[in-house]
Amino acid sequence: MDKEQVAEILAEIGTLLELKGENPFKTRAYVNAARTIESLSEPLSKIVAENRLGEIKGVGEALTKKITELVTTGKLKYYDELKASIPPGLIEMLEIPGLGPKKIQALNQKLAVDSVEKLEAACQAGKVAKLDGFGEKTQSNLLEGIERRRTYASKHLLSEALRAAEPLLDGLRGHPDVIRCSAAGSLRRVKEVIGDIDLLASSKKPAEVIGGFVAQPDIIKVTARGETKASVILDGGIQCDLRVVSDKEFPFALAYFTGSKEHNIVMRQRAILRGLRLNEYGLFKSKEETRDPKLLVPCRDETEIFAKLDLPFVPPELREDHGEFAAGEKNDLPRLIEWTDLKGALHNHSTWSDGHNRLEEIAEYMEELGLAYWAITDHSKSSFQAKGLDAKRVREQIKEIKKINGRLAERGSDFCLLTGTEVDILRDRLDFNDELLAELDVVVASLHVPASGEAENTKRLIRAAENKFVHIIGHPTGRLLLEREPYPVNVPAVIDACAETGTWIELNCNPHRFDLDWRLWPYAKSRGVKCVINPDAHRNEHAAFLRLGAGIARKGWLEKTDVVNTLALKSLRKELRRKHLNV
DNA sequence: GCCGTTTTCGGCCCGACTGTTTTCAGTCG
Repeated sequence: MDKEQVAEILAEIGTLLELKGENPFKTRAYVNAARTIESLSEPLSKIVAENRLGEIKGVGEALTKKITELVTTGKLKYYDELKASIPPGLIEMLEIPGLGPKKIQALNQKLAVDSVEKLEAACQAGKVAKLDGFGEKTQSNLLEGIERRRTYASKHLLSEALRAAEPLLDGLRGHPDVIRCSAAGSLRRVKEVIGDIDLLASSKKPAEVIGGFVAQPDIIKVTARGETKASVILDGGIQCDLRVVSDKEFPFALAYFTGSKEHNIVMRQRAILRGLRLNEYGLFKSKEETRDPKLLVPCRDETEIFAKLDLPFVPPELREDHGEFAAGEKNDLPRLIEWTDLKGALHNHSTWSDGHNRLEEIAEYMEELGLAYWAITDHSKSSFQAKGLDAKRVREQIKEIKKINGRLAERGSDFCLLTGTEVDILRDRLDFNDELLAELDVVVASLHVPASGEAENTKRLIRAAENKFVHIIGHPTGRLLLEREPYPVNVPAVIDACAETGTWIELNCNPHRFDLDWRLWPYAKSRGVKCVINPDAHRNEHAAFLRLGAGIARKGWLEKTDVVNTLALKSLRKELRRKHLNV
């Protein structure tokens, strides 16, 4: 059993224990261990074989035994028994807002409710309101939560959340009583999938700000409204929370609400170690709970808070407790890529296959954006559903692109289109022969029809990387966020093959994909594998994905020098030719 | 369940809001 599977089971044990009403710290121990195991950089089987589990922070005697059992036998008796003792419907009930372990236990014991369906029936029959600790309001809120869950997804793509948040932020910026405001939470950390939108504002008149906020259009329900905090449901089902603090508190609140939760826990611990106390209102010279301004360590911005805890500024994208503290202490945090570093893109489509814009339109639009190059990599012939090109059409397209580039050069433009293909990785070969691939500027190889087995998919991707005319492995796992799981593939093995062959890996920045996942880029980087941030554009407006892609690349700790399409055209051409000489 | 420059036991990050309470538990982030 590999580390992802082990981590999944440990996390599930955490959830099950929570439902059983176990000590929350015990619950957390499992969840923490799951996170740690998941982000290990060496194979779990090796650590187990060498008896080194105990050296991992957060893994003690009991977890060592359980993890060893999982890794060596693929099973865990404790987990099987725990799982059998809890109705599976209870886990699902946790997803309903307002329901936690205690309430679920009460419902289960007193009303024999063990599924969302039975809960709904019990609410409709008015039984829930009669329970101790419940009431009419709770009952109707539960019904509403069940209904909303049916209607809307609880997770949203980053792009959708940004689109929903922008007008709200504009509203705050335009409010006369708002001094500073910002997005916080997972949106500010640039997670690929967002649960809810967190906004923060500073003001001398918080009530006015809250009042203005809940009165905005596109809000379909106000679920909570206090003096400093409001929660609303937006049209489309996204929840949005606003907190309003004083301007002095703003940096502390921003750090706090940006999270992640795991990052914050370490920050608080660092404060405690220094005899300080950190919360959303400030950093205090105190070991006790306090908000005494006399004890406040003033900080004008987040940088100063980090400095007081002996750290350089940690960019929001890195605040996942994925190594930012260790790196920060060594002053070794990366200088992250900026989206404005990007000079073009190397995986895009046109009307020649399934894109929406003609070559001329694309050239004009991308030149206007100030980009230096844009590769046209239409589908190859096996992708017939996407009107894939055969060899003859590819050669016609090369001629057409050269004509367009000729016209661009004539009028003194520095912009140019690059020729290319997104060649299908087939069962036993690529969709085009080497002779044709050699004629193209850019070759992206993508797996569109995966096999069911991990070994087979891994083999196909590695074989593609070993082809000296393939520059880039496109969307390496094929995932569609919130829609389709990645196909089974041993990504580290593919990364290793790319390292050996000098093949680049795509960060496909279509917001449905963000593939390769940001969590895997630190490993790729450690192997010296370069990233290409590609929008996989099917229409001109998709060029905007580049900005999101740079955000995800930042989340993967990537710097400008790690990303190929930050290169100027001349250097890029040199790098593209290098692969031909490599293998 | 983990952990130790106050500790091998007794802590473990901390505050707002809601609803059901008449002083607080549960949930959430």
